Amino acid sequence: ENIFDRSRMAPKTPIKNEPVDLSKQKGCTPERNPITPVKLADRPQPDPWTPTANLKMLVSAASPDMRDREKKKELFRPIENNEQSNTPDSLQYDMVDDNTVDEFEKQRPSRKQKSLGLLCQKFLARYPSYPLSTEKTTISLDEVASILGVERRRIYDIVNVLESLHLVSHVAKNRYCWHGRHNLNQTLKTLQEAGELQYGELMAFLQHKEQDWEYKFGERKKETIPESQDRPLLDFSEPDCTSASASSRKDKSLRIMSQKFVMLFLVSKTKVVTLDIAAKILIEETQDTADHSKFKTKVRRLYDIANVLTSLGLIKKVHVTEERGRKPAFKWIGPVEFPGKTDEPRGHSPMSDPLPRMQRGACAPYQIHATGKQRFTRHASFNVAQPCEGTRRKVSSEPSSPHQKRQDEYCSKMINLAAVCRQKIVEDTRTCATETLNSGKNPGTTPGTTSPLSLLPVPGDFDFCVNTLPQAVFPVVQADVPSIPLQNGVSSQTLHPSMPATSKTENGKPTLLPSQPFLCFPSSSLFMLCGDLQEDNLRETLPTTEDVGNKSAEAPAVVLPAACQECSSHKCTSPSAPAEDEEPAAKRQAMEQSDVPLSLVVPKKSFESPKAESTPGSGCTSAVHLEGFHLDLASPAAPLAADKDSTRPLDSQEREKRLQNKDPDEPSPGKEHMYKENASQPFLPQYVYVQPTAGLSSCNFLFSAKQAPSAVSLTASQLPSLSVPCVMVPSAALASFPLVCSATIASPVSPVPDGSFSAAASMNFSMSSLASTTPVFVGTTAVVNPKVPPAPSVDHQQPTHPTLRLSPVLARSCTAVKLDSPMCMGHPVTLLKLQQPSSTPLTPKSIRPACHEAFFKTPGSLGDPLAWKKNEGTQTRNASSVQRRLEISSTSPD
DNA sequence: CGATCCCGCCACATT
DNA sequence: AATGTGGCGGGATCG
Repeated sequence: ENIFDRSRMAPKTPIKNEPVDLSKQKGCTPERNPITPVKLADRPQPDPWTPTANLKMLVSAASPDMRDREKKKELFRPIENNEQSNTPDSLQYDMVDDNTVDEFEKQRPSRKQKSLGLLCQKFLARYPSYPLSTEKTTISLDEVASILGVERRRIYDIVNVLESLHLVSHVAKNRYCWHGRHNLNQTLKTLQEAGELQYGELMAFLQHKEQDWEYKFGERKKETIPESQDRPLLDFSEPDCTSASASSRKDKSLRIMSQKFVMLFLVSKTKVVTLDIAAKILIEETQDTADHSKFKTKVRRLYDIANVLTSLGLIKKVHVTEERGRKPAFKWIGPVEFPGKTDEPRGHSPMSDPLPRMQRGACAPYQIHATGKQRFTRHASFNVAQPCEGTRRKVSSEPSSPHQKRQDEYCSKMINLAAVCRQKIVEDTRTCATETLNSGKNPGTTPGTTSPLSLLPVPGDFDFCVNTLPQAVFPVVQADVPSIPLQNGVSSQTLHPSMPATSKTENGKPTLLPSQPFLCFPSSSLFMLCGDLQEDNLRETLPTTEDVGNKSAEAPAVVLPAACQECSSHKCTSPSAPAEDEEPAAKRQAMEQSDVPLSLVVPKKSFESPKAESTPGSGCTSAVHLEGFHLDLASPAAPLAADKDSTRPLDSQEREKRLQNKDPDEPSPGKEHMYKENASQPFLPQYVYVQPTAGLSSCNFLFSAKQAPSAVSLTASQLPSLSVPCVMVPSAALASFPLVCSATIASPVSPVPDGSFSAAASMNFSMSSLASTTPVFVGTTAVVNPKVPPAPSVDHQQPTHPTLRLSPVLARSCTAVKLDSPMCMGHPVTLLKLQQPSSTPLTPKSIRPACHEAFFKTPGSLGDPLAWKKNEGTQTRNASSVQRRLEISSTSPD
């Protein structure tokens, strides 16, 4: 049509037209003149004539597209339009033609007029930036679309971005709730924190990996733009999904991308992010994929996002001149410092809050408290990893020099990787099972990714994760996977964030990455009681012993980010106040421990809590599941373990087998490993770590020495071999752990160590921190505990689901994801992630560390019988993390 | 010619 | 099945 018109026009003259003409002529725009549309008839008016046009007309009558357009023009570009049109057009003589033409033009405003940015401005103009809290404005997509004269699709683009920043929230079909910018700072802050965490980890990770990576984008590297690139990656996972189910679908990549994009800015020192860098980071796929096409697509999306952000006044377009030339980039012009949490009153506990809040997106303006629904829905929030300061490194803050640039590039790469990984992880989380499998194939694919789940922050994990998960989780895949780190990593990551970067995966060894401080633990079973220690120990040990066992969960918890031991200590330990104190001690211990190579390898068998194991189907892993998480993950864990182990694949395999078999009996050797520190006493953190072997997986735990005694004894019994000072705790113990913090522990776990645990727990963590979030868990955990102990045997039967367990504490931090992977086993698997609240200052961190995942294959593993199963099962899947938690807690009691 | 990015097909999700 | 959502990328337009 257009052409058509044009052609006409052209001949006639290029007149562009005046408004007047337009109006007149345009039939379209009836408003002005009603003139009839003669012209229309005559003219080829596009709109009118076309069927669509007619519709439009009609529509426009109500809410006219045409009008809108015109309005837009006028509104937005009144000036321009006028100028343009007038000037040039005016020249023309041909009135008529002009008219026609004009109309066209009007009708067809230039692209700019139709730009998303403009549209967004219009959109924003309709709502107050800071609406009264009292008034809740709801936005009807249809209505807005018609008013603005655009297709609804466009509105989605805008709203999705706004939603990512919590300016609006999706409340119902076609309805969004306008929150305005009240929460913006909070959101940004959260994103910043999340970004840092991620970034940090990533960085570490990436660095590590860099080599591996080839940059696909090689050229792009340059992106290096100033620092911006670096950072972040974030994961974000936002959640928001309003609907509980929300998470479903791919996750909206646009939302996630938007958050990530924002994170990049917030993380970046320069506040300038080039498009390519951002695109790279956002490309899930990793570099590998890097298809050009993908990259292109991402860039397109970024433009969409950038347009909206620009309209919000958060960024502006700039060009970065690099060596090579100028690259398009965006500069953050929004707020940079976020003083405390914003102001908002919210009282949530710091720990989890941030994310949640965001996610919640309640209608209420700031507050995000969500409405019930949303809360649930939200999945993971951002996971942030913790920020490790250490990690950050120089990355570059300033780009200018070439060196820097290089660094930047480097960073960017890393970032990308990290990002990729994360995404993968996320995805994994969701999809995990399947994905995993896939992952083998496609490393990066993550479509939308998103996992609602939390991520693990842990930096290093990737590798681990990768390996581990895949393997562990999905046996099938595993085989393939192992080799591929990234891919694996992705998946695995999802599971455990924590993993250290260590490369071990591939090797199978747990190696430590030089760069990374963290250790990876394969098995989920491990737990760290003490923050610090763990790391060191872990590293060393882990690899060895655990490999398997620890798995992600633990790792994360324990490990934390590679980069930061400190962090870890903070984080890890942090949870427990004591930890700090302990740290030193812990470290020592760790050292000591390290010596111990895994000391324990005990077969879990018996040890595993019978209960759990016993339960067949559930597999569950232990209590944990029950708890809250239910993480179906177990599998992941397992996989992880396995993978991780790359080193010990065997173990994993064994596990699996066992799982299947469930034999609790089997002592799988090795499965349990305890790390202990010698220290038993002091505070230290000794951990005992148990790895679950096959079914047992759930059982493993680490305990601190202190408490250990009792615990130990218990464990010991189970584990014969242990000589280690450490105590092993059954899953239950774990439960207690977390719980420990809270009181819960005590009771529940009774069997073993409760007391001990509790003691320990108390020692280690002060949990209070945990608390906020934790609380729930705790409860749960407690519940769990009981179960745990018992279930020693697993069933064969339900082999399927592996479950992870988290310590309660962890749980809180962690998110569990469940994977269903049909592929995998058919069992749903759940993964846990650890979140680290990085930001949260608090203790929580420590907690996080703690998390461990347990996975068990269903079969026998743990089984906790009942509860777990329940939880695990579907619920887990469905439920959002929050829900899960809730559920868990509820369930746990059982 | 590269940077932008509109447009809308189409898949997936939800109802 | 209808409808809501939103990924995605062709290809047009801008500069």
